[in-house]
Amino acid sequence: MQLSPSDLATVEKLVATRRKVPRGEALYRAGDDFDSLYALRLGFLKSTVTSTDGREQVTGFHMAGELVGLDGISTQKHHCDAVALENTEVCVIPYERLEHIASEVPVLQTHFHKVMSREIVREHGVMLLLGSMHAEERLAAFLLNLSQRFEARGYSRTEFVLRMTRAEIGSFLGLKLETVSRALSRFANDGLIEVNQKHLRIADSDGLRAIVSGQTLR
Amino acid sequence: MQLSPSDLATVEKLVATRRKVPRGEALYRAGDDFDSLYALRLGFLKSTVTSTDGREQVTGFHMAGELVGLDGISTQKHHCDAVALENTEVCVIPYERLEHIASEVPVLQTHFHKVMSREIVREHGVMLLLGSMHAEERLAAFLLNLSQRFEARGYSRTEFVLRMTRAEIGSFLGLKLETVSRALSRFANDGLIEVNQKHLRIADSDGLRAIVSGQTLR
DNA sequence: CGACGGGTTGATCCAATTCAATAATCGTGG
DNA sequence: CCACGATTATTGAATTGGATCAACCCGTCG
Repeated sequence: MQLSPSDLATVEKLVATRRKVPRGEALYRAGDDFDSLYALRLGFLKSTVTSTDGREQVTGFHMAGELVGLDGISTQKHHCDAVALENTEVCVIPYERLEHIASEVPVLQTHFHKVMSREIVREHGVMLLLGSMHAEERLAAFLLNLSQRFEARGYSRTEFVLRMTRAEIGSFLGLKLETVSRALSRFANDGLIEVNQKHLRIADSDGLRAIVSGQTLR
Repeated sequence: MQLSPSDLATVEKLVATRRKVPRGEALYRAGDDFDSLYALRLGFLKSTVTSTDGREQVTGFHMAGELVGLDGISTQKHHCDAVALENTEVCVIPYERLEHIASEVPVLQTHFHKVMSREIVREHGVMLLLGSMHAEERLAAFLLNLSQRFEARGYSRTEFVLRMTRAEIGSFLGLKLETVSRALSRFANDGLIEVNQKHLRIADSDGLRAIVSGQTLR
């Protein structure tokens, strides 16, 4: 999606302010009034939904360049929590202003719609993962997804730091933390990865891909 | 996903054509070029994604009044299949025209954004269900969700027909069809529902709600 | 230092799957 | 219209993947 210089100038007007979110604190919480989207400048966030009876589910991890807060548009209230996994900085994009400018700059409108649609597609992928994959398949898919996103941002696709705990990975993948830990150990044993606490190196991404597609005789 | 009657009237102006989809046939398939959204006039659809290795996951069931096809916006290709579970009729909404009109009619633009956001929120709910609920909790939540949607359309919230098979329910809920069948039988035994093949009557919706929130000593 | 959060690993358990048999229902063509 | 093969659904028995319970390690921070 290309923006012309003049379009870019318009877009600049969107960003009102920046905001820092220290590790462990929330950018917003479920129930908060919605009035802005947030573009992640740097850092790492998780989104979580919590059911009435207190079960928490991580619905996504977000890194620099991604847009969060889309859940708030539907009812003008946020439906999930967005919590910083490390010190994080976001651009605040007032939503009313975005809608207004989008209606005048077609390319921006189109782009915005694509971003929302992409989020829907991403979630379909997560549903596929949660609904039909085994523990190790889920974890392998997760690692490959992280890898690909780091690469897209210019970082190493083979070596990176897991900003989230095993419990948070487990919540996202519908697994218990022990299962995540065991699967990581098994991958390491099989020479697919090297893990050292939060530091991770992918040694054999094809091997991980084979696991994702269930080509593993266990 | 819900359009009010007056919204529908506005949307009518957008509609180029109608299209009938016989039971079992696809409105679109993954990989098809995207150029339109579809408002369901009558009938019932399922959306499914299929992984490279052939696993299929039902990502949603759609009924009259709902909008489908949003997944196609991101890349201009559909990435899931939409298949009719019964003879179905849709309004075809050419997407370019929608974008154009939306930029001129703020209320429509806002509404469209809310519809997309609601889909994201809905999917968060499904992730919570898939990631952290047990079989019977999932099924109870599913039945209550259907019930509520039928009610919103003026049908009975206690008595309706399941248009999908047990296998399709299972796929959506991340369960096997036998598990779905067993859970239904158990609910029936416990006096929560009456089932007769595809016909279903909810006898105790509070009981189902209690199950959803895990207040069941099994 | 001691406590505490995060991680690993082992032993056991159980919910859901798998395998299997049977029944009910549907739809299609003679 | 009815018969018959093909789906779809139910139910039982055996199996198993991941959860649970528990012990222990490591690093960090007050």
